[in-house]
Amino acid sequence: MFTLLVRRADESIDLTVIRRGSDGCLASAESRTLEQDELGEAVRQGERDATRWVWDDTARWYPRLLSAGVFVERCVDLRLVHAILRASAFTRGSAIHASPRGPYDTPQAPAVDGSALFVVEPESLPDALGEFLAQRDAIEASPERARLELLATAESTGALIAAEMRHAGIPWSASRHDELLTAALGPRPPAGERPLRLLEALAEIRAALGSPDLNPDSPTDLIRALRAAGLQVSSTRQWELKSLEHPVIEPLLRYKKMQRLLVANGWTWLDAWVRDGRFRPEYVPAAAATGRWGTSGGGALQLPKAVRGAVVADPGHALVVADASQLEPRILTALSGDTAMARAGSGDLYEGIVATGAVATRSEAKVAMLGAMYGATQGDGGRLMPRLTRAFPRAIALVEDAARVGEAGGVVSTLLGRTSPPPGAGSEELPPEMGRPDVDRGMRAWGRFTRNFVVQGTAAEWALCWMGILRRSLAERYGRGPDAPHLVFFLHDEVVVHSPEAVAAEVAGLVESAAAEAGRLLFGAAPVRFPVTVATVQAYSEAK
DNA sequence: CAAGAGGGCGCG
DNA sequence: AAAGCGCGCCCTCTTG
Repeated sequence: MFTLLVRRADESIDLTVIRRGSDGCLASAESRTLEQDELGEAVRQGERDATRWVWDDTARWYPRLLSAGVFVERCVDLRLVHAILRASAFTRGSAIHASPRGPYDTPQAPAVDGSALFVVEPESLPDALGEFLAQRDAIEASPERARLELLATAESTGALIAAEMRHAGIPWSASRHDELLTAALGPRPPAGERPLRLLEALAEIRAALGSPDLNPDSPTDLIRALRAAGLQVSSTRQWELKSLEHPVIEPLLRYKKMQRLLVANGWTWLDAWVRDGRFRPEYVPAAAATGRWGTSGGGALQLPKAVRGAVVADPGHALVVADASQLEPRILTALSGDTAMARAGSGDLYEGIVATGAVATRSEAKVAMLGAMYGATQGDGGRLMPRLTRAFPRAIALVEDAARVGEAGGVVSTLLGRTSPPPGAGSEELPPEMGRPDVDRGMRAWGRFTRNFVVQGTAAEWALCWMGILRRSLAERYGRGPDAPHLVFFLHDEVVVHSPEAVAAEVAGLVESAAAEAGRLLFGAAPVRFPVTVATVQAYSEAK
């Protein structure tokens, strides 16, 4: 059932098969030692027996296996599961619950380039067998065992997917990217110089402000120059500048937009991050406390719409781009069992809310829903909340309860048992005396965090299940070959599959049915739909 | 010279 | 339009 892999200091590998004994407890059944170059074949062999591999950190093991052409179907990522179980309200009473920080409470190992020669893999984290058995104890003794099992599996499968997506890479056309940049900024300038369009905007800004040496990248200098020109600004943010009437505003906003594109996703970015037609960001599962993933390198979480035209399928291939429509409100609907909101979500959720008469327009419905999930207190979001509460009392009560728990210093949990950190666990201690305005403000902010945690965190669980199911159905139907359709990008509620054109339509269907199956897996027969918008395109920019 | 804070902005 | 959540990464400016 489980096979533990442990790397020793001399780079040899202990492989330990773990079985359930006659007493029902798990224990190591047999053990052998491998040399580094025997690992691939051993894993290949184990895959034929549906092994679930247990290792300390997927990022330390899987990239090199992938480079050797070895796929892994199932694993347990001890580090990721440890973090869940240690914090989870569902494991109270277990040895792991609230245990002191230890070696498994470390960040994911930085991903090594699997193809690199002479990589010395570090020794595994200590006592992996003991850690694994403690995790099994915590899960099996939990009153919410089924949910924790699902979460642990989904989280570990996510780690496999993260490594596989980095291995595959996002198909990226450097020439198309260069064309986009040239159209927006002017031709690529020599190193250290600004592109033409940026120089033009800069000259206009300096002329309009009568400040020939101004550096608009310095907020301090810019704000001083704007004030000298008679503009009463408190910041240099776009939204504040937009409301002003002055000749400098148009070129300044134009400059800011171009400068952002240049420094964040310009030619330097292209040189640094795109190799052989692929962009390979490092994905970091559970980088956020809510379980959402982060990325490291290249800003893959923030790929601007402006460069998505450079994400182009290989010849004979297509990109199947899918995003879950209105995911977080639908998650809230299912979590709370709010039947009125479920009815409103039979089609477009926001239109459905308008149809109940709670608000007048679709955009009001959207602002009100976001306000409810984020804890808006002012503006349109805050103003519309009471109407939403009247129309959907159960859904709103769920987030209000989560907020009150957070404000009182408590913890909240997602559907599957990921639990919020206690306040102050991260960086600074909260000041001791209650009643101080800054303390109250801090606790209200923490309440907004826990309010959002249950929704965002459960949505992240749904997304993990969606991807895991999709990965399995793709592998079952098309195998793992180099030309089989495969995931290349994931962004909270959106996936991209790179697929041969001939099967792209079929892949789109699998993406949709995986979403429906994820909904059933988490919420059973609850009458909540999880529709996805799927587009089969040549370039990412053509979707949506 | 490096690290960190703060402003700003891209994404969901 | 921000506001109210979650990120990563750029720039400038201050501090050690």
